[in-house]
Amino acid sequence: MHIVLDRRPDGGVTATVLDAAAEPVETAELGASDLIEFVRAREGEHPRWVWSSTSRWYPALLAAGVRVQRCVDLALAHRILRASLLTADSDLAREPAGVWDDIARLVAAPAMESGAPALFDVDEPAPSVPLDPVREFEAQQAAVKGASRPGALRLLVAAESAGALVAEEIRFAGMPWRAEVHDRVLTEALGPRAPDGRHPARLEALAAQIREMLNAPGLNPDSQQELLAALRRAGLDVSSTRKWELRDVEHPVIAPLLEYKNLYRLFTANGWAWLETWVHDGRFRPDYVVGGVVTGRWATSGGGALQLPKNIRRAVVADPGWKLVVADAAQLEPRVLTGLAGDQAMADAGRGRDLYDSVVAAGVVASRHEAKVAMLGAMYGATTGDSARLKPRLGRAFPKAIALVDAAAQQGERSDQVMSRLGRTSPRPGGSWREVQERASQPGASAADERRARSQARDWGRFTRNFVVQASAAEWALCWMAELRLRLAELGDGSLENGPHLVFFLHDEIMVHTPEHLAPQVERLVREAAAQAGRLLFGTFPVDFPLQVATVDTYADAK
DNA sequence: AAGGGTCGCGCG
DNA sequence: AAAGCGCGCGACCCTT
Repeated sequence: MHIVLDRRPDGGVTATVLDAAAEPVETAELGASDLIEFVRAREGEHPRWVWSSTSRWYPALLAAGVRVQRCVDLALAHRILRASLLTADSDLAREPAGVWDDIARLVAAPAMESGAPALFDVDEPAPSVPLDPVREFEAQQAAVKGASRPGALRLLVAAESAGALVAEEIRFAGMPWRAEVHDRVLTEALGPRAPDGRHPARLEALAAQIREMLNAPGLNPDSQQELLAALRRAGLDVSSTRKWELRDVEHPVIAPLLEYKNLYRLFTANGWAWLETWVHDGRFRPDYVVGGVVTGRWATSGGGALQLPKNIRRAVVADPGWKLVVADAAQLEPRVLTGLAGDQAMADAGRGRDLYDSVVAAGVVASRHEAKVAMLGAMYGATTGDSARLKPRLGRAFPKAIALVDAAAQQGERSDQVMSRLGRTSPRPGGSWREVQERASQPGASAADERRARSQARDWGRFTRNFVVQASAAEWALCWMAELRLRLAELGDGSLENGPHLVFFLHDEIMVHTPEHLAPQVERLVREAAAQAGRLLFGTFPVDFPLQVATVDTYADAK
């Protein structure tokens, strides 16, 4: 059963109940204040709630203590189905751009500064263009039904929508964050906080030391230009101020300079200003953008939740009587590639052990490190260095897997689109890309034109090579979270306040905040959900997705 | 002063 | 050792 919710111009809501055949069987006209109770009452039947955008509808329900099991996020689904090669012949894909494309773009855009209500106004319908979510839902259903692999798209839409529920629940619950621990980390590293956002003592002392050693009294070490000039004036042969270039230079200024850069980064990116902006009432609330990356990975908008540096993870501490269960999927992308390619040899290598270790044990390369760089290089399209040199050995050991990514690269170079496991489709290259290719194919093209076109084609090939793996891995992670979310709700009383719930997600890693006594069961559910995600994507093909799972008090202890 | 481009670095 | 994929973000710096 589906229930489609539509906001009326008067602020009320029209709820349309669809039966299993997607025929409308009931309509309820709700006043603005009736929605919460309606959803609460009907959720017991576990319908799939169909709404324009989860970020538009769900926060108010969560605030009122109402969770839902399932939804269809029409905006997210619209974007997937409009772009997928699997639905390219559908009416949905062929219709001109409309209001649903606007909404899809808005929910993917960075959130406005606090207070700007853009996201929450998106489906206040302009009088001339009503949203008509029932019609949109029917168009989406028809597109999926007419596709060559409807099951894959159905799963993708369900997983993406479940992800949207998770993102809102994480924002609502927040990641437990102890401001005083964070402050202690900062003070230990930087010295006490200085007034007015000025640099703290430790940074100032290092800056003074750098100026003296470079004999550059007025130097601002935060300015790359000034710093590079000062380094060169002091006789250092460097072409940039990057730390990996500086690291190999012999000079007494290098050590204090690298420490300065490290502390400066901590101060500017995750210092006291960040703490005051993003942590309130003991919670950090990440601003996730579901499907914000072309590959379907999540992005963030503000707060930098996907870049939390290791050195401040000590501040993430479970509440008293609670624990954090932190899990990450080991070598997720190569294992997803294994499933995509149906590469039996690679599946065998990864079964029950570290994939890279068994590549070494099989005599393919000499060390775990080599196995890892070779694998990453194969998936990223390395052209130089150890990674490119070792790739042929991987190709002999795992021919099907390597052939799959090589084929994806060739398709991209031809400007063909590629697809994830479930049908998410890579974008077409932009207009300037095609112009460059066009110019190079003209009779009068110069050698430079041809070189540029070839190089650009290879760039796009590396993108599509990686797309098939990264996008499919993102789908695995969505399925993992979707399965886990439902299991966790059953374990507790269903509420976010009292029961185990997700508080963080990072591509191949999740964190659950749970009452301590439930932690062992949470660990078990995390593993079950991972196994189920593998089955959803790859059926009976025997590829393992082992996890590293840890029950800890602080995130810093998870690895 | 505001906006955009570039650099550098954090994460997977 | 530091390039080969995907990002966000803050600072500097230049243009308007």
